Amino acid sequence: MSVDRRQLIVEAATKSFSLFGYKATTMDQVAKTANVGKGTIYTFFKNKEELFDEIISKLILEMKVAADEAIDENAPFIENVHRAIYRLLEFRKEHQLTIKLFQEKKEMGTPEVLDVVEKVENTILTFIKGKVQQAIEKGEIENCNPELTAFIMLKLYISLIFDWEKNHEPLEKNEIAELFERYLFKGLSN
Amino acid sequence: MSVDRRQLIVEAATKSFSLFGYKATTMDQVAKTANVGKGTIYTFFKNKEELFDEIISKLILEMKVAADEAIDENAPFIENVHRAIYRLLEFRKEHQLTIKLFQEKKEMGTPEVLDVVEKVENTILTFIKGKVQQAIEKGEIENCNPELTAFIMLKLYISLIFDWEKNHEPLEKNEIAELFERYLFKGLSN
DNA sequence: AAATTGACCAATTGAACAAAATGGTCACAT
DNA sequence: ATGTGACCATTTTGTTCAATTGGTCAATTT
Repeated sequence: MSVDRRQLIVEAATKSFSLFGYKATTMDQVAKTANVGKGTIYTFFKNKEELFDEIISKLILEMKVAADEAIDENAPFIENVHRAIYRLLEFRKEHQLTIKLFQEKKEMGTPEVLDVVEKVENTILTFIKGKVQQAIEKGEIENCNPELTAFIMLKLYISLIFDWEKNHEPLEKNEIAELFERYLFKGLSN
Repeated sequence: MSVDRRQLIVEAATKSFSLFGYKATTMDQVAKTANVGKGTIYTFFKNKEELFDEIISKLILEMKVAADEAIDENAPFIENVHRAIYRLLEFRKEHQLTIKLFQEKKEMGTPEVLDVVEKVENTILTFIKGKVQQAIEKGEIENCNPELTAFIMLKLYISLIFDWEKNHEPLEKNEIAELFERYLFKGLSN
């Protein structure tokens, strides 16, 4: 049997999306990179957006797996927050696509990208929310609104990654983790 | 002596900027609203941007005054955080311009507006930073990076105001204040 | 003389149209 | 049956030109 054309297409598209973003990636280009006729793409995917969605779905799955692997059910919540943050930051580095996506969202606002980023964020929110609920049940943290808490954690994370370095030196992994511990956990009060 | 034409111009411009934003406000319109020849505007202001800047500078001054008035030097830090947040939220309501500005920044990205919003944010950051430093010196809160702390507080504030209500019911003033207390101050840990 | 004005100008913007590029299809080739 | 690229409809991009707009200044008013 010949090479898996579907796989080739997905790989070519992933590479192109990661390099140029969604909008700047053309189906002709994907076909050429995959060494495949353009029509072939459409035997596997209804359209460009579905190809994109499949790639993102895989990315989300990988993220989930990575996060799950990072977490130790028996470790205290705060340690798992540390672990998850470290893993997520690594993940970002490994997957250029995540970076390109946020960039295209902010700079061009491509609708398909907005959709997809929202999907990613919602997945993360749901994930965190679950962990927060567990921690509450275990009595590890105060009773609080898990959805709001997840929202704040994600926003804090995004601010520290994307916004802080607009006017300052980027923060190190351990700095970010420490900030989470200091501000969200221990609190500032004396 | 006749009416203060400069004042008329500033008032007309403020009204128009608040209603239509920076870009959609024309100098002809400002002149007409102020019952003034267009040329007169240019005897007081070098150009449109300077007129804008003067209005924003005044807005920033008013904000500072409002914040200073809200704060009681003798009250504990956390209470002043509450007071400042309440005052800032009121201020936003009173000054349509602040809302219009953030909107135009996000939707159109007008460069002059980007500049000006950054200026406003930096002023707030500097203000908070000062208060945090005081609180540290007084031993009211843990020793922490005042700049980073101010940054986190502002980002949290903006997220709760602008982002949370994209997918949820807007938060009440007291809810926002409570969130600040719970997350930044007390911390989540048990 | 000093202050004010609006017709005027250069630069910018945006509407309208043409050209190029792109997503998606399908008759044909393998 | 599977794969393909020429082909088509639609969208995007480039271009032109008229209308708009920021800014000036000679004429006018105070």
